[in-house]
Amino acid sequence: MEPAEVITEEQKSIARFAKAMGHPIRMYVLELLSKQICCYSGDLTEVLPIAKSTLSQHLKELKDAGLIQGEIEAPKIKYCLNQENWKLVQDLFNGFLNT
Amino acid sequence: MEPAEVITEEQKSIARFAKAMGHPIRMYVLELLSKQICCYSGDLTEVLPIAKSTLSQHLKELKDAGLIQGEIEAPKIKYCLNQENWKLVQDLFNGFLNT
DNA sequence: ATTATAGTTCGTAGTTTTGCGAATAACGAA
DNA sequence: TTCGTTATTCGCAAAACTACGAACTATAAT
Repeated sequence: MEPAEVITEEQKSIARFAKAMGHPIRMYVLELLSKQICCYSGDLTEVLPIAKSTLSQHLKELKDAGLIQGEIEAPKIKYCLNQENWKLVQDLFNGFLNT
Repeated sequence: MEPAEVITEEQKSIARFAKAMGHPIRMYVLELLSKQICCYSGDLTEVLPIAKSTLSQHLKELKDAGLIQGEIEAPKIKYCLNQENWKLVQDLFNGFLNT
């Protein structure tokens, strides 16, 4: 018999998303993408005070969390919000915060 | 001359809150407190599959982030949401997610 | 085929997070 | 005062995070 799981999948899911948002650089990227359709990694490198390799890691984390997606437009990569999951994020956080 | 700061205080602030929400245990506590006025650490220990000392650390993180507050009711401690900051969190996340 | 451009991956280093049990502190009750 | 209850702090270990530069991959252009 399994022990009753007190923590819901929904809570795990929000925590996962929140964790990905839990860094200023990543928040910057997310907010930018929520206001314009897309951006290129190079645009970010020029403006953000971190090394390219570090930015790359942050973008990977956002991608792994399902918050953004990258599309190759050689030799650049175009990043956008992951629209599907973005809706989910909105719903989850709205439900959690505004009830 | 300072380099222009690209990351806003607001983004840092959201990231700080998000980071605190970025763990299933902490999400559980927050959601519980958003649905009932308060709870005691002991209630949580009974139900959550972690050691008391670990829970204590998670509660401390939530407190340090300004999300909850504890009030001594010897020998227990009563935890509630930090109402003031909770409003701020709602506003920040609503602004970020729903615009 | 070579070169230039754009990003990722690797190796490394230091810091932070997560978790536990033992020890400690604070307080009310007997 | 002594004991029981409740929760925090300490010391430790393992894992994850953050960051950098160097090396590498892939593609477009010359």
